[in-house]
Amino acid sequence: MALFEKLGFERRQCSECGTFFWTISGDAKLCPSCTGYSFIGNPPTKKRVGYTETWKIVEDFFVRNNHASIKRYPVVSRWRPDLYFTVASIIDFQRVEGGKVIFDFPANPLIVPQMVLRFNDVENVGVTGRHYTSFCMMGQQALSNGDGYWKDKAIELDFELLTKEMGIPKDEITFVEDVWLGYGAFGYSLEYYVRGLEMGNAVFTEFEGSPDDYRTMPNPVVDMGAGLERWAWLTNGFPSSYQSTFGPVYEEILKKSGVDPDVDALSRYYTLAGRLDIPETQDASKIKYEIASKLGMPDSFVTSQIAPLEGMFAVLDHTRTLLFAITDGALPSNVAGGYNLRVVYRRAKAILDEFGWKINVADLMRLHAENLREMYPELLESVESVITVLEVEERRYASSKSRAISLVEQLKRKGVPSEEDLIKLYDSEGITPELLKESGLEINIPTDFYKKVTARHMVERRTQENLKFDVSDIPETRLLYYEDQNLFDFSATVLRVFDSRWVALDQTAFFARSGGQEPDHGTMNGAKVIEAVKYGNVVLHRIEGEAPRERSSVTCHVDERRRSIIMRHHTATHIVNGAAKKILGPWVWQHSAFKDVSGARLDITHHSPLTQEEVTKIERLANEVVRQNIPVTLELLPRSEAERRYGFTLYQGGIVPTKLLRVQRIGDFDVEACGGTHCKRTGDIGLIKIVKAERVQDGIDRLEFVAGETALAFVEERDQTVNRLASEFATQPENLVRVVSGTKVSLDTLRKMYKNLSKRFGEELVSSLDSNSELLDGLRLMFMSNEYLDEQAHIAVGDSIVRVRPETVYVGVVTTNGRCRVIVFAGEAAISRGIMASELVKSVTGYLKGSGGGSSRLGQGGGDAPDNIDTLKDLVLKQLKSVLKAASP
RNA sequence: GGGCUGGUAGUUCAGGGGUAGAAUGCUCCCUUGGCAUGGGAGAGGUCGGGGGUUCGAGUCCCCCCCAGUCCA
Repeated sequence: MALFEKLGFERRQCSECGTFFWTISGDAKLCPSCTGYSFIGNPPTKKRVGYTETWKIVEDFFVRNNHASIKRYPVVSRWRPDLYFTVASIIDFQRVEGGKVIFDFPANPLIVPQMVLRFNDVENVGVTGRHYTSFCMMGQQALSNGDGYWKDKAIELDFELLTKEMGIPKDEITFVEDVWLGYGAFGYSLEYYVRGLEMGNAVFTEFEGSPDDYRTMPNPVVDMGAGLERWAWLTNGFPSSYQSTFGPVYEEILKKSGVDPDVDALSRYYTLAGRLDIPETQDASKIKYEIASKLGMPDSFVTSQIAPLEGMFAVLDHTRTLLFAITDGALPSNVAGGYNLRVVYRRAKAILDEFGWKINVADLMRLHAENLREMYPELLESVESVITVLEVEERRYASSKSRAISLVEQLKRKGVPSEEDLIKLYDSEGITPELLKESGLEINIPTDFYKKVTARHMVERRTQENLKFDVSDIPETRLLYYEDQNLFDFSATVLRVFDSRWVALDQTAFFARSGGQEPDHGTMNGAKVIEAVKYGNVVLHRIEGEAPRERSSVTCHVDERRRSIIMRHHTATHIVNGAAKKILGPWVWQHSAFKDVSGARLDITHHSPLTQEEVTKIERLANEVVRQNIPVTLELLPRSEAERRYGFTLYQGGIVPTKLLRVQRIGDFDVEACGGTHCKRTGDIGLIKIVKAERVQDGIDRLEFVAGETALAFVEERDQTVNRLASEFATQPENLVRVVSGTKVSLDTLRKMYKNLSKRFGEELVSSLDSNSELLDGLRLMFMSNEYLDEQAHIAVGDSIVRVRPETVYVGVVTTNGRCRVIVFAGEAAISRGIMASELVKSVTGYLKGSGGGSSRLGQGGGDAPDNIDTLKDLVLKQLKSVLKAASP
């Protein structure tokens, strides 16, 4: 490093951890991470610079030095299929192409104030003074080619920025050597520290692959990332970085909570707390007390000063994270990255509740947006939508909390839960052992409780299905459908045939499956083409029948009708997506989509299940757009240009792995990057009919719809169904609803009447018992088998008879479709004479090749229908007699 | 994306192959000058939907729907 030589930096090895570092400070023996903080209450700079101001200084400096200042990218990294959130500034400029990461810089060199989300350190937020779930990574990026620069220049710039612009003395800066490994690329790095605080990390990515097997990259990349929060912290020397980061928002929360911090004591505490790192240090609370006693503070200092401040800082951090994430289109949910947001929201709410602070999350959101208006003006526009989303989340939180409380109350009655119970309770109900303990249950929380829970979820990840054929030596297929959408007949040369049914051509007009659009069908030399898929840039056609020979020429025909139907569904998908966003809110994004001949479906991100009215409104707006007959235009734009012009809402359909984007525009209504085929004007669609709306998972609603002729066919079929139904009910379609609901009501009424009548019938029967039954040694047998009583009726009748006349044995038989059911009631007196209803049923149904059971009072069973009902009655009589005989002395 | 838990009266829940229950709320009657209360009677259920096993399914099995929850 030329700079080091020029300024007389020396390379030393840390006497504690062995790390190599560079310094011009004469006596330094320890590397900065082994020395601890020494700037709190005593910053190394003369000037004190606020959060936004610090960024202005950094930005001005780099712009003066020929860097382009780029607007931040969304924190939801839609352009990266392997990440939910943007975790570093360099992610902005990485694109995945053909399974490997490539760099795509909108300018060179550049600087970007990139908000970055990281949830692996949630536990440390508020505790260490420097951890965040979201922070601003100031990214200095350059390609080492003509416009950009490499190591020496990068470090020179950073050094100049720190010393001249920020006013940090030269001997306060220490560089630490390291190696940085990332997504398929790596290189050396220099981290720079000031008084124990890591200010930034400059990574020099120059090798592709892994350290065992690598190549030197043609254009190495300088990737310097520096935490804005730390820079502002350093110059102010506050106890923690949160004071400078949140500024007025912090002041406000302080005022409302009534907490009055002792700045001097806090400064001394946080100087040591910087080394707290919860995943690494097992019992954090113990260490906090140790720090306090080292400082000569009582334990109460931790509970009365530290705990509320830690909580406050976490609330500030978590709410700001939610503001950025939801602004950029993420929603709290129980899946994927959304779950991180739910956790963070609930943590913040729990902290506010714990300390009983009357602080409104919505107010905090507005304060954050106001505080950041200069750097991120977009937050002020989105903040009210964010609040709407969080109101829904708040209701969810409240109901699941009260659910948990009532479950805990039930548990208390059941005694002490086992460890297995504890894990299950947390896993399936979200009830933490801490909550159980608080509510007074005597339980032992296993030390590795959360590890055991996680272990339960260790499942092998399904490996992605490997592509079956190797197409690496086949040249890219020329896509004729992009050159002329109306080309349906073409000739081509066969380049390769796999498995004698997958054909690669030099060019094709068959649309290959991509972006959720199903492929074209047609013919190739007369043989059917039933599939077209992309293997990277090579299209393979699946042939049914005889495959052509390699190197031969083929004539192909594309099924024009199929194409045009799918095309309508595709354009309709863009319209429905645009309509949903306008009707529901800006948080609506396409989650995924599918367009086939039979219909299309669109999954959108939304906080609640769709109501019927919402669906109707979306459908109406969509059809209005159809009627307006807006031209659908295609623009081919370089990626950076497209992103600059239309923003990231372009990426509705997910990542588009090309340098040149195909941007499909429906006037001002909808703009999306899309590789599909589209109608010329919206009017070509004719009609859009939403067929179904369902909630597919938390945060995702699915709309299924049909367009054009498919929509017409759907409406016709519906109409026919309604007509058939109407004639079934002997009415007109317009009266159908009234007639059916009337029928339903009378059915319910009849059911009740029948039940009541059966009961009354039983009571009435008692008066005519003598003529309907047979006496048998003091007992009375009532044998009922007729077409008017069903099983339920026999139960009601039998029950009331036996109640009034306890000497009665009631036998009811129902016969339907060659099967029969037998119901037997035995009265009190009959039971005491030894009659068992269940036994009686068993003997009768045994005769009928069936079986039965029940209690002494009620027996039920069944079997085949009897040929002769009197035989059955005789059987019952015989059985009764034998029981009575056996019971008599 | 995956795992787990739950869906029974308006509400909160019990019941885990044999007549669908409790508490609360609701209606009516009694107690009172009125209210609180107390006593009594009653209404209220396609046991989330569909298939299967069984003589018989709220209960067991499979599929689906809905909700919750945890993990990556």
